[in-house]
Amino acid sequence: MTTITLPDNSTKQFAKGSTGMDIAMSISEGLARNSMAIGVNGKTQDLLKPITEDSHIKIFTWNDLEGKSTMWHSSAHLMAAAIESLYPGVKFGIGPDIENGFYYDIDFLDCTLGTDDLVAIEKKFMELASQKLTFNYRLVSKQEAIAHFTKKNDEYKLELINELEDGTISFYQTGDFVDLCRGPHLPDTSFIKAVKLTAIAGAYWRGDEKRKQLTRVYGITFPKKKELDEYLLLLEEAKKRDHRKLGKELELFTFSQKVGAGLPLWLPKGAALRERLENFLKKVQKEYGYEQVICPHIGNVELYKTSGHFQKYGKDSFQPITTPVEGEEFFLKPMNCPHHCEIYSFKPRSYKDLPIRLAEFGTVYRYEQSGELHGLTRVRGFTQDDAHIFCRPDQLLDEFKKVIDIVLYIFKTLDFKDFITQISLRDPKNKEKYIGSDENWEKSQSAIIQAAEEKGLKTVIVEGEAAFYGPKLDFMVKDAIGRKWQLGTIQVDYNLPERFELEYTGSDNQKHRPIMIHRAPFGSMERFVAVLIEHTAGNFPLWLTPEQAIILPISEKYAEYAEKVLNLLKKFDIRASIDERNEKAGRKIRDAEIKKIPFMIIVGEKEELENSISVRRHGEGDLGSMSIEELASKINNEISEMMSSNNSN
RNA sequence: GCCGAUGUAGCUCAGUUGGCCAGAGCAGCUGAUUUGUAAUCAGCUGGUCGGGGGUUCGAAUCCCUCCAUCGGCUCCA
Repeated sequence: MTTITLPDNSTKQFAKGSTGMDIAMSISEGLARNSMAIGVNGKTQDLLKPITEDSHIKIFTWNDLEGKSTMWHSSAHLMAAAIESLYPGVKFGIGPDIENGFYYDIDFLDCTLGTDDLVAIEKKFMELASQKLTFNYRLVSKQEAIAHFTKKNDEYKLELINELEDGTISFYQTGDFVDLCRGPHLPDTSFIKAVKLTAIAGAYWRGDEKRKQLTRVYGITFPKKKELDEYLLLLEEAKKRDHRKLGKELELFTFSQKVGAGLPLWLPKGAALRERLENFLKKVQKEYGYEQVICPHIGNVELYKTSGHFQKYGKDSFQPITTPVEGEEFFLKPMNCPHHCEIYSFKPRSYKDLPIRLAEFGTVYRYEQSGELHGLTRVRGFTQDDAHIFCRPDQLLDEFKKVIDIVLYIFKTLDFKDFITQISLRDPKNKEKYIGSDENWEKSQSAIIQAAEEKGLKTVIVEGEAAFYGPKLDFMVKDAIGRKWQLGTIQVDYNLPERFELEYTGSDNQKHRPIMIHRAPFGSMERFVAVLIEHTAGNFPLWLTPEQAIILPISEKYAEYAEKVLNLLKKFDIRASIDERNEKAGRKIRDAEIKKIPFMIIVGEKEELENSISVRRHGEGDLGSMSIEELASKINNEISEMMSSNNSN
């Protein structure tokens, strides 16, 4: 017998070799019907695998992440089976489950797969699913595995097998389809009741641009047809928050083919909103001892040779501008740090001067690959809310933590609750991709880890994501459809000070080298505004929104009173306008609601007589009658509440 | 840059297997109406059908090419 401990810590006895399915069955038949996998001592495995020793278990259904991933991983196999039967001879790469569904990378040889072909694959997929096929597990020797895929002429699987240890290699068979896989899988395919193949994309084998590009087919499956419909509806809803759509509708920004791809044009309302964000940050930075500087948009090629950026990115940048007579070369400024280094070194610095914090809303230009451009989140010309802190080694940790405070304060003020903090280190297996000594890398990496720890951040550490000159602490936020974007970033850099030979005189009267912190709490104005639009669905916080109130006169007879209301609101620093159109109130309200204007002020005969206003709030409805002063203090109180959300941690 | 898809008026979309001067709604303009919490009525304007080239008696529709956009891959100082 084996003792099985359930999640509630109750225990049950089972015959040795009982399966997860047996356990589920003993709890209830309904549970057994919905069980997809089982966690045994923390490891997810097949429900049908015998359990031979005393274990803690948890049964996974569709409601668990593990259940979903088992379902989706199994779906990847089933899709491969469907594709193999429709396209005999194709070769398979990898086919994992992902956050929302699964994909399989497939070499279709000479055949190209188009969107229309997906329907036929879906049909075949459901046909196979309804056959209640099982996923048969089999441990195979390395030799047998190699023989199988050699016969199939599948070099991708062979490459994977070569990296595996003999004795750990297993096959799963679903119908006629045999795949190299470590599982786990569903008991059978009848769990899958709905499928949608969502996209076709090219994906390089093993993520390597130099290797062959396979065809990646994305899909998602559900245990109920209704859930698929709900998922598709949710995607539709998310599209309504797309910053590209809202940016145009709310007249914040636009793009022009004539100006060029990836070069945003900020419209008056967008520019004003951005300016409010910049002023907000400037004010915070002033409190933290930053000083603003301003640099030109181009820099001599020598500047970037000194910084090392030329060697790293020169070929993949906008190519240099040359002077007609002297033939000097200038690059469009792709980053602000080299300029700021030169500002640092314009005069001798003392240890007493440090830290020096130089800030600039610096517009930079980077040649991003055409396929990478994406609304305001990935552009070729953008403005970083950049600053560089030059400090002594004994100040590093404290300075770094202060920057974390700024980022957290900004995220809090703008109600970004759901963010990820990532520590990006260099790839220890690929050190030649980075500049600088091992010693300096060790020092800066541990400084970041320590600062994040002391600030109590829950970080994920990712190797290989560092900048080429130093490690980073990044703040990532998701967009409407769940893509992660890096916003705030803080980086420790020992390299640039060395390359620019930056110095300060210590108390010992000796020359010392400062450490540099690069930081941008928003990341870039463009990306930040993009993510802000998607988070708020265009319903910006009151202090940021382009128009805080709109006055809607019932008819032209009340135009004069509307004007009076407007002037009074302006005295209270409230951004408002009058809808002077010859339209009915209902129409004006509708249009104001669509424009997402927070307050609608209706004025007619009654209001003029009483010297009052009728107020309606966007998305809420009628708030009734009040005085102009009441509304003004309501708005201004709400704003100061938002801004004062404690800046002292 | 690579794979797949899309591109018709300011916006959202029709446009049968190539066939009369390319359509609708909204927006805009003009007029009527003077209006009370999500669309008043009528008339009018507006498109070298993404650009260029080709096939054809004839192209928004078929082919080539370039550009832009969308979903991914790679990249992201």
